Amino acid sequence: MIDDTDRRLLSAIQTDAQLTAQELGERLNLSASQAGRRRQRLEQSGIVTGARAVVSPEGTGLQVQAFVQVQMATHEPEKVRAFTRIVKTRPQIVSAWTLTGEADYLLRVYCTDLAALHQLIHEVILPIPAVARVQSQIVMDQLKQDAPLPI
Amino acid sequence: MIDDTDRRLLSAIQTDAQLTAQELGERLNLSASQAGRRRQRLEQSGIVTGARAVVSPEGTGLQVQAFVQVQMATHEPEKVRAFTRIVKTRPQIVSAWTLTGEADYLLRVYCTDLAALHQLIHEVILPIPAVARVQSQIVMDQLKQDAPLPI
DNA sequence: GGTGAAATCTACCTAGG
DNA sequence: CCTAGGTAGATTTCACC
Repeated sequence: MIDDTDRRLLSAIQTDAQLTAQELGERLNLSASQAGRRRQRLEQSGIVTGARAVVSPEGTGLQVQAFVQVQMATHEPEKVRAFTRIVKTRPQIVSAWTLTGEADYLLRVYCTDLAALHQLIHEVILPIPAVARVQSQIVMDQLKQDAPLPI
Repeated sequence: MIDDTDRRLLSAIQTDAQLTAQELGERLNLSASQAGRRRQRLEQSGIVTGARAVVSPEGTGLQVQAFVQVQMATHEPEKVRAFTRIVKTRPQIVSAWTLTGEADYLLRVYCTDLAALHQLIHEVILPIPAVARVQSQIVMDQLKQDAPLPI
């Protein structure tokens, strides 16, 4: 189904999606046409779902990154929906996961400054009825960032 | 420096880095040449740092995603370096952040199954001398994923 | 694995504010 | 003078051999 060459191809394009078929072929010891065909097959089979440009947060004035853990007061479907709707709508919240354990949700947020983060938490998230408790942790340093999946 | 058209361009290519200059121009009401030129300028100025293919974890057999919070027993430079070296080396750990607050580090990990996650925690992370405590939370659902930065 | 037609990018040129 | 639009040569992709 997916062989070792595919795995190396996936690692390569996760680091740089703009590699040409020729460059991919050189890394994988394949001809450009074979490299391009493999990439196309991985896209069509749904293993590669797209490509995203990486934008420097600092370059766009986003100085503060944080993770916000949210514990729910209730799991009533209607109240939870109100929460998820706000999560999906707020642009500062770029990712949101449901987790096992104490914290029900983990949000990844980007803000221009600490005041904006404070405002997001106290004027947007905490007032949501379903929310019981919020704990935010600011990102001080990024040790490793979006490395290719371990495949 | 960076105007509203640039912001819309950045949002667009964060969702789909493979948009052609023509398609970008249609969305932004610009000619293809201008759209291409703006994208190129944003790349050269360092605001756009690259592009990454998005690979489906399930499609490659990675059934378990988790966040691992790590508290350090010490901050001795040498012991911390041993920790960061392992973090950078282990392919299952795709991202790692230093955080304010109780947990010193947050790791994002992908594993084939629960046993592999368990093994990573108990045989790799916990034995590191600098590590005092580890708490892992498994991702049950992804509500929102890598939305464009709020610019 | 290779080839060629079609699509895409991009450097250069021209026009308008 | 700076920004937008157009054009052509070079590059890349992809269907076919």
